[in-house]
Amino acid sequence: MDYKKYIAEKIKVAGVSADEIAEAIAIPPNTEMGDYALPCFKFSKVLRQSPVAIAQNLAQSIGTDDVIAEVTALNGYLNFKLNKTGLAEATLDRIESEGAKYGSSDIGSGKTVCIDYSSVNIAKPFHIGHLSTTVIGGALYKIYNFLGYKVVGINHLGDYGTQFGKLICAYKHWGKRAEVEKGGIHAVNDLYVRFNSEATEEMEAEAREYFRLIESGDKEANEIFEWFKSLTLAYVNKIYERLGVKFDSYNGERFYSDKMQPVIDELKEKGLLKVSEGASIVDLEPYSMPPCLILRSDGASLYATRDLAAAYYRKNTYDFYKCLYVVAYQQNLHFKQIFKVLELLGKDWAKDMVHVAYGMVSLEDGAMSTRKGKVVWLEDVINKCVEKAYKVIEDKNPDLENKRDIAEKVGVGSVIFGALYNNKIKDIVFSYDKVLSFDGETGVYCQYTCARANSVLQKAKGMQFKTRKPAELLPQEYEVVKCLASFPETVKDAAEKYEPSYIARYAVDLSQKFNKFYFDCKILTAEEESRGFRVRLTEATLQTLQNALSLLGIGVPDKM
RNA sequence: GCUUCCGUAGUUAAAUGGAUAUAAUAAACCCCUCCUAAGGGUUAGUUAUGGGUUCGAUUCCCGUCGGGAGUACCA
Repeated sequence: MDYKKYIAEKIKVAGVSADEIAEAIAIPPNTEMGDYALPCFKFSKVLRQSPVAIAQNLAQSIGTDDVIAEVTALNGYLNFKLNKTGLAEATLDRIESEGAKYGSSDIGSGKTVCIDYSSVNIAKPFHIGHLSTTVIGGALYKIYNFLGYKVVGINHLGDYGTQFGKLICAYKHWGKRAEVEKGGIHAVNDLYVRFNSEATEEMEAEAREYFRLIESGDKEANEIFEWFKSLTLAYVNKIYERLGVKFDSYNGERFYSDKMQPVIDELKEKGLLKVSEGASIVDLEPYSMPPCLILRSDGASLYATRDLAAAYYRKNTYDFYKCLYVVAYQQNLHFKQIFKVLELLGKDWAKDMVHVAYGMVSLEDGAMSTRKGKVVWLEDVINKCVEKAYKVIEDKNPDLENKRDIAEKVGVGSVIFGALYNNKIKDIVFSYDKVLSFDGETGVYCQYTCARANSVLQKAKGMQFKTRKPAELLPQEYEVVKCLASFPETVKDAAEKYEPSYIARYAVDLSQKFNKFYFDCKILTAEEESRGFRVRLTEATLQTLQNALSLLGIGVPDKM
């Protein structure tokens, strides 16, 4: 039920529509004031009355009913209190009947959303800089899916460019098949790092030739390349599995290397392509942007060219409602240019392209650099977190079964949660102290709350309750109820703003409210009248928390 | 230079233009005969700065200062 709309329908202000009123309805800073509030300042000009008087008049004219228990005027605000037990019953009923689907919706049915995320570079291991795109994209995938959209997850592989010529060159000079097979992706990366520090002029030339050979379909060069590619995918797929993310397409840059001509032709046809300093560009001066480079002076394509081809392909193949690019804000200009070029080409779907930008990750002593070998590998971070979780379990709960599985859930969950808790645009300075912290606003805190709720429910099994209906609600109980009721709205907001952090914040918020309730109100040892309801409230909290965390790719252990 | 993002307790962060700016963390102290102490409680602000719009600005606009990113043949 949409309470804002319900309230708006009851309020009559001359010359203001119910929709506008619903839009203006806000949530007061604390529950004692009310559950919803209408600020009346806006109406004072139209009605020629003071906001205080308007609120007072409206308060008297609006009657209470089953839903609205009380209407009061305060300082120019019209405050509404809902019928608490009514809200509690409706919310719990809904969670009980919808279960794992609570919070989902069908608003997206019939619409497809493409999400371009993670986008690994072939032959490079995953470092913590890749964590954000992977988990933000993975969460958006689940969130849109939950809202009924068909989602296409695209791993736009970085599998094109002269660095692959360099890699093959380095392998031919220094590499040994057995060593690479043993050392896997890290051995390949070592070759790349070595090339960047030791390559001679001749080797650079050789590398360019190898890249050309890959392009022209040379058998040996392609075999080595495909081998490196399969090593990379095998490596990252293990990480993807642990993080709970998946993809429907691995079409990367190479896939588009033969699909660019139509875009180039169309740019020419529409008179958008200009030759400048020997290169073919689209002039974006009128939009105060540097030109978008389409072809180099030697005729070769560029990043932008392939991205335009990819956009065409995705529109034709998936007919998307939206196409998201989960890529760091460093590429703001690139995407602004691409989207503008599509607009200039007359594609009305250019407006459906969204760059979901996020902040950079750096180390305490500065930026990371793969070429210099100054990196923190994601796999190491995950492993250390899982190890720490295991030690904590050994310490606190040594008799637990499946300690390894639980440590995996806790450790991995902690890494994901840490990456998703803040607004995505914020820069992050990586520190092990922070990721390994399991106190406060963390994924562990939410998981612990679930385990606690679960423990209560285990003990409640088989108990008989006089009633499961809510009676007069205590403030702590009501806070939990309100929070539970707001989950579906939170999921929609997260999708609309492309902000998984809204879900993470929600999970902490609900956990805090539940813990307060848990601490202040006894559940199993309460009086008979409230025991049944409190158990239901605990069930509903556990269910909702699980739903929220699973949207982030975080598993919930029964015990920990 | 130009474009763009950011600046909130010691630290890290929250807040569709609304009421008394919300948390966590660090430090100190209190709470396990009662559902897991990975928990709960007590102790912190001139929202960088100067203007503007507004009944009302952390939020929107302009300037200043400080920081990040990008800025033609890499991706």
